[in-house]
Amino acid sequence: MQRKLVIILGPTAVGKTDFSIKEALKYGSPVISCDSRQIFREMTIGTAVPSEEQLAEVKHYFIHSHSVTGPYSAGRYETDALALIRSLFDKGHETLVMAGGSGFYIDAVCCGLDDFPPADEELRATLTERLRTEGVESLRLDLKRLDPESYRTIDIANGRRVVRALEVCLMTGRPFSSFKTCPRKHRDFGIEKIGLVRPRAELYDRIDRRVLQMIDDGLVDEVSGLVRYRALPALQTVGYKEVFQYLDGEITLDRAVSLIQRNTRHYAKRQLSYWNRDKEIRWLEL
RNA sequence: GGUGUCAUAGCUCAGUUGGUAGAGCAAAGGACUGAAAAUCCUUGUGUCCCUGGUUCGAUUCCCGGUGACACCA
Repeated sequence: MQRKLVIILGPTAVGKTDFSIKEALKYGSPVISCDSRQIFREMTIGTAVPSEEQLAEVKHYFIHSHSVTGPYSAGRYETDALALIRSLFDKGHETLVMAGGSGFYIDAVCCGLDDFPPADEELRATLTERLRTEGVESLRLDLKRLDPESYRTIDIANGRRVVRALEVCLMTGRPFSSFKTCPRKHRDFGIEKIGLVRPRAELYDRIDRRVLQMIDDGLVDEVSGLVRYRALPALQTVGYKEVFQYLDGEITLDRAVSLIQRNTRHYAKRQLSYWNRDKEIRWLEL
C-alpha cells in the first residue's frame, strides 16, 4: 500500500480551504497547512485562516502554530512538515492532505532544498544595511569576486538574492553555487498535486470581495495591535503593509482597501506564474 | 434655444508646425534553493468620436453631426 500526500494548491482566494476540508474528510486525514503567513498566531483576519467551525471540523496543522517574533523559513518548514508527515503515516494514515498557497514551501516538502546553511541573522542584517546604503552594485562586485558562477546565474538585479548568495559565501568560505548540486530529494511516499483554478475575472472578483469582508471583520483592529512588530519579515504581508500606512495617516482607508485588492491580485498572478512550470500539477477548474 | 471649450489606450491625460501616436496608473507575461503574501525583471494594448471637404497624404486644417462640460438665455 503506497502512502500518499495529496497537495491542494492554487492562488489566493480560489477556494482551497473548503476544498481541502472535503478532501481531508474523504481520507480521514487532517489538513497540513502550507501557508507562510497563516502559520503565525498573531495574524488571523488578514491571512484568511479557516474559521473556528472549519478548524473544529478537521484538525489543522501549521495554523497559528508559530509566533511572528521567531524567525521562520522554507527550510524550517521542510523539516517540520516532514517530521509531522512521518509521524502521521506511522500512526496509520495512508493518505494525507496538505493545502496551501506558498509554492516555495510546497517545493521544499516535495523536492527538498539543497544543504545550504540557514540564514545568519546578524550577517544578513549587515549585508542588508550595505544594500540600503551602498546599493546593489557594491554587493555584486563582492559576489563576482567570491563566486563568479553565482554572479553569472542568479538574478543580480535582485538585492535579496545577492545578499543571500553573499551571506552563504561569507559564512562558509565556500561559493554559494557549490551548494547547488543536489538533485531532488527522495521522499518515501507518493505525491499528488491538485491545482485549483478559476477564470481570472472570477478570481479577481472573489479577491475584491474578500478584502471588503476582511475590513468588516476588523482587519484594522488586528493590524493596530501588531504595530510593534511591523518591521518583522512576517508583517511584510499584503493587507498589513497597507493598513500600517493608513494608521500612519499616509493614505485613506479607501485607498488602503484598493491597494490591498490590487496587491492581492498581483500576488495571485505570481503564484500562478510560479506553478506554471510544474508539470506534475493536475489542474482542476472550480 | 445661443455661445464657448473639449472628445486620443481600461482610466487620467500629453502630442503630432499635416507623414496613422506616448506618459503615469491599471493590466499582461516572466524569474525564484532558509525573508517567498517577500524580492526582482520585461511588455504599450489604439477605427486618435462620426460623416463629408481641402490635400499626394487628415488623428491634426475646414463644414456638418453626435456626446460631455461651462457660461448666457
